[in-house]
Amino acid sequence: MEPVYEPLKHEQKIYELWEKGGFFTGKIDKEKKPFSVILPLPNANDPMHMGHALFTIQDILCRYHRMLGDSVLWLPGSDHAGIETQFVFEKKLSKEGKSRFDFDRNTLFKMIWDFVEENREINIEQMKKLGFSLDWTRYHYSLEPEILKQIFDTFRKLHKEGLVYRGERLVNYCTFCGTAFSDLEVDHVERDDFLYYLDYGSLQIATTRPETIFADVAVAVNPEDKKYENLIGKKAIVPLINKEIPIIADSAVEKGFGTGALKITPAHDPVDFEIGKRHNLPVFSVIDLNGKMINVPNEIEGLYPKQARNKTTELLEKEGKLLKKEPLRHTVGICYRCKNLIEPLLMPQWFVKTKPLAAEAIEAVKKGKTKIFPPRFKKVYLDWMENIIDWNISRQIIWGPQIPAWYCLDCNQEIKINFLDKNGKLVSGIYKNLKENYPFEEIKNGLQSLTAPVEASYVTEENKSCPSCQGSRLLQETDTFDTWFLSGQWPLTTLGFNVKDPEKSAPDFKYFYPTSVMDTLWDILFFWVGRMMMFGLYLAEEVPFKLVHIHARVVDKFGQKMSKSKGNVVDPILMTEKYGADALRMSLVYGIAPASDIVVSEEKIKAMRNFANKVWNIGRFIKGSIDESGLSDKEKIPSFSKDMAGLSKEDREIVKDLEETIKKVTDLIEKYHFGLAAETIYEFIWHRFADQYIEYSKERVKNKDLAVFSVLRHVYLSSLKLLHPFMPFITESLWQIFSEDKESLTVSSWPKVQ
RNA sequence: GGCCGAUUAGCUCAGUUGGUCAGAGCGUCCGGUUUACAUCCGGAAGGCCGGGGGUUCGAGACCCUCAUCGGCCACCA
Repeated sequence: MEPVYEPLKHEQKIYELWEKGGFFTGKIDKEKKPFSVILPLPNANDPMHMGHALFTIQDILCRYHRMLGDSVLWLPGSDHAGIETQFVFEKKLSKEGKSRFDFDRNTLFKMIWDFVEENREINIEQMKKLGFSLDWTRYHYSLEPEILKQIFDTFRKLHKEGLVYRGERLVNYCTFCGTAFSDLEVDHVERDDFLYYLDYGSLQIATTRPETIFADVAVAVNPEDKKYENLIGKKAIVPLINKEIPIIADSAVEKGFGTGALKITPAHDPVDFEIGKRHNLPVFSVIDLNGKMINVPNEIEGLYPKQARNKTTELLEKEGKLLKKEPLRHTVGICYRCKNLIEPLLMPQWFVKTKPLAAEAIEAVKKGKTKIFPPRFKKVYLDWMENIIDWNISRQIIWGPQIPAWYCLDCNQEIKINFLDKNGKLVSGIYKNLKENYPFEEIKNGLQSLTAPVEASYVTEENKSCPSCQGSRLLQETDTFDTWFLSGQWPLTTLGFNVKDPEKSAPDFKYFYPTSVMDTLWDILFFWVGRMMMFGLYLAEEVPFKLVHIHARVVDKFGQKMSKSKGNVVDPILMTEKYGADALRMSLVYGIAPASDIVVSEEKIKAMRNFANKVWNIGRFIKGSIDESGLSDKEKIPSFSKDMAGLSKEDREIVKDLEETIKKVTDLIEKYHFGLAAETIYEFIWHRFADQYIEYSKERVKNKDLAVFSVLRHVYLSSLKLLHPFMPFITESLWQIFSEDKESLTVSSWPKVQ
């Protein structure tokens, strides 16, 4: 044994040993208790970061349960990660001076596919480096045909049961990403803007968005507002275009704010949209999907809203309609991905009715069928579920499964189409205007995107001909599913659930579902955990997991979340190469309170590396002593038992302390206090066993005292077992040297108190 | 506006149900090396556990309140 433990010399070999032994392959064994965990699927194009390294917690649980004798399955996979991946890919394209609009959707899809394939393998290798005991034989990728088939069936089931519908709504649209988002994907930031007071004839209004006055359809005041009592039902005049609009009363208007009169612009503001609906007001848009002004005075037409604002206020000022302008700090929605302003725009989208799904997800948690740890997150979960709104599942991106809906062009001639013609030139227009000049095949082959009117008819199965007109010119919806629509069904699809006929689900599903633990970061509690709960209960009538374990978030030394854009990412793989995977893993759990932030510091990783070395050297001492004594023949060193002859007071004490440690660590793991569990083992091995007992034992080792060798070996092997879930590589390396049972520490039994 | 965290040694943080809980790592200081480990061993300095009030025989730990920092949710034009 070398005097200093060198992780790089051992880790790869050890992982190969595990893989060769098939120890991580989940087995359906009716005699055993299943313990299953689904890995939160990393993005296929994402290099590993500290968040992935935190899968250590799941590995601890899996290894612990494997040693308890449960039938463990930890199922890995990776996600195509729709918008994330397309965003990264588009950045790459733009570096090459290209954009997505240079390609038809099929070509673009293939390009991204290849791009992702290059990175997918890397991810897998990295997780092996961290020692994760994942069942690679059950690895899944989110775009596998079988996974897609199931989610399409889910869509059809939802559709058939009236839980999915198309609706024309004000949606969160990012004109830079070119897609709508669900409300969860909108970030809110505080910004300094101005509140403009404008003359609307009979009254004055205050607005932060003067460029949208052209889309005004009313002015609303609070019904209780004495100031405006007499004006309700009268008219106001939109300046610049001198449009007459009604003055209405709505309690959503706050009396004290601005002038107390609110211009109603249903097409570009969510509150206004709701008010408009209540009063049956028309909806009129002045910003298009490219984020440019339309249906406005010539000077403003074609400008971006920001430019349009300046121009509009300039014109207003000239006409004396801009009364004053005061600074205002307010919150605005920005795209979580590109950080540009979100435009609420009116457009048809696909929605899932979430209320009925959420009702079951609420009840399941309330009844404790799924528990949430730490418990305080239960309230967060319930608050969200109880206030859930319909879920926009359509995205105007191409990287993802297309929604299985087909429109007949002959029945829906108003469909808007963007495509590349046979010369590669981008053509946009309404089908009825295009059909004279372009054959259907040309449109279909060069198709980039289509937008069907909200009332357009469609079918959800791919037919050769239209069921109503028998025509054969059908185009599939170009919107793709929100990534979470797919990953929300991950525990079902990866285990082989059959949506159409649950009875025909795979044996894996029947044995391993519901899974035992879902360990994840709180920031995807709604995105993912919530959706998995809804889908699991809706499709399989059973919760997807019995426990949601919310783990900590890794932050830098300033307490900031690590992200590529901030440039503060600490590379776990680099740390692994420098100090070993065990050291990194231990540093991520040691002394960490449940769900509190983890500050990663190289110092701490180094300290854990030192601990690994201590564990190694204890082994080196014991092995050296045994070899030197000439007792290496195991016949001569009796295996330990409490009533063996020659035990000293110190022997009995260390064994008693070992047993207390076993009890305590087991208890702490059961309660998910991994931080304390790690500390307890560390403390025992280093400061109790090494510093005290081993120092004491040296005298007796010299005298070749058989009992002391038994105790040393017994305490050491038990310690390796306790430490194994946390530091699997080094403990396995040592186990291979010391244990008579050479199979693997991975499948040895968790120590028990006699 | 609603909700949730955090505030403990110079730094970063533990302290699970109230009673050797005033701790760890790093840093600092003193001492130690003829072979398990200097990625080590022994020892030391350093905190009235954010302020105030309360419950209790007893409180970092429970309750109230205030302050500061951070986060989440929410339609303030």
